[in-house]
Amino acid sequence: MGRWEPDARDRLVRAALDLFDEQGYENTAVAQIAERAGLTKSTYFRHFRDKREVLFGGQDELVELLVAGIAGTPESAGPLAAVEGALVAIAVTFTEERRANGPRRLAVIAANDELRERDAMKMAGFSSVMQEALRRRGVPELDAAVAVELGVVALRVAYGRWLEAGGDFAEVARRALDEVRIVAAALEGAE
Amino acid sequence: MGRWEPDARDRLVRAALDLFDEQGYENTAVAQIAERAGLTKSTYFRHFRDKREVLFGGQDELVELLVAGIAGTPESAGPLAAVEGALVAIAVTFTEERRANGPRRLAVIAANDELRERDAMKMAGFSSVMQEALRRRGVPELDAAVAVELGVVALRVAYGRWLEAGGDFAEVARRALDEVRIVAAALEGAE
DNA sequence: TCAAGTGATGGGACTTGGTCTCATCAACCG
DNA sequence: CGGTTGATGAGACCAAGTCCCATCACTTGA
Repeated sequence: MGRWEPDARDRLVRAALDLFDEQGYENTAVAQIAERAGLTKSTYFRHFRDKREVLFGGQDELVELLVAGIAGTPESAGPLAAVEGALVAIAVTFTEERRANGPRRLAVIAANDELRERDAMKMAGFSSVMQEALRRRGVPELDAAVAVELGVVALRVAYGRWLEAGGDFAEVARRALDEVRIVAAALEGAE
Repeated sequence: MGRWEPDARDRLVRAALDLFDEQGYENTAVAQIAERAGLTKSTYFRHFRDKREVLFGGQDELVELLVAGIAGTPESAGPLAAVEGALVAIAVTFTEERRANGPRRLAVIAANDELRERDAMKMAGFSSVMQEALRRRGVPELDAAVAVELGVVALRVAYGRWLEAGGDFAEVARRALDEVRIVAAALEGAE
């Protein structure tokens, strides 16, 4: 494993975030990101499949944790409990460093359509993986879909609150999902 | 309003769908679509903002209908009822012609990441517009999010069934949403 | 110590998506 | 019949993304 300057990937991520922040995503060329990281365009595309992906690293790890979180919940528990297990399982990835860069990253994504597309796609990917994991436990398709979508709503809420206030993400996520449960139950009564 | 061969936009849509079907989305160049439609690349990009968009026309109309459907539901009704109003409102766009091309279009989209991204983005757009419409009626943010996501699950289910069996989309959507309601209520009991 | 092998990088040609500008041409209007 | 308008054609141009091959740092084995 030959190595020159290590952490090429990290350097690319940092350079990209800085440049996007300074001059906007659209005004930044991939060659420029690579240059600031002391690399070339070729090397950039060896680390990331396209210009957007530099902002969405670590997704594979999240997917694995979500699935493991569902698989690790006792079979006797309902689908919503399994989804809660998934949300708690990804808490290990919500580090302080991630929280520090979170707002900047969110601002960059929100400002650009291409990036919002990729974001929506990632979220849809999470949904789809969790639904499959639930179906493998014998949960009917519609039940799985509803449980997962409620979980995704809770995830969004929890992420926002965690970025603002910090704390243990697992705890924040559990509380958010409880609120979603209550709201979902009340919706029925309101009809 | 000068006109030569009319329906340039429709011709582009048909040419694109045919070509994507025949040789795949990635193996088709925009110039080729334009050529088959008897036009040029320049004209293509005057009708669609990018290569993907040719498969996602009519979204603005859907958004308007969704919002109108929510606004047209009595204030006394709960958020889920308003979402049902939105689903019923878009039924007018589910024509026989759309049903004929639906499976082919779905197959093309499913086979390509870029297109699935655009699809996820469109869906997220629908969610966001409906949530805003609900919040304008005074529905709390979390309630709006939950109601809308349940509605989107119902919409997906209904679309699949309508493609298979046809019939009145409004009716199919209402039934799907009822099932989602039941499932959501049962999820609570299962914990 | 040195030669071969390996993995990451550099470099440049090439295709295509997408933008921009200017010329053209058909219809409409007075 | 001349001017205007709106849609189109033509082509230059830039950046994203792919491919192929050369190169260099480091490792391994004799």
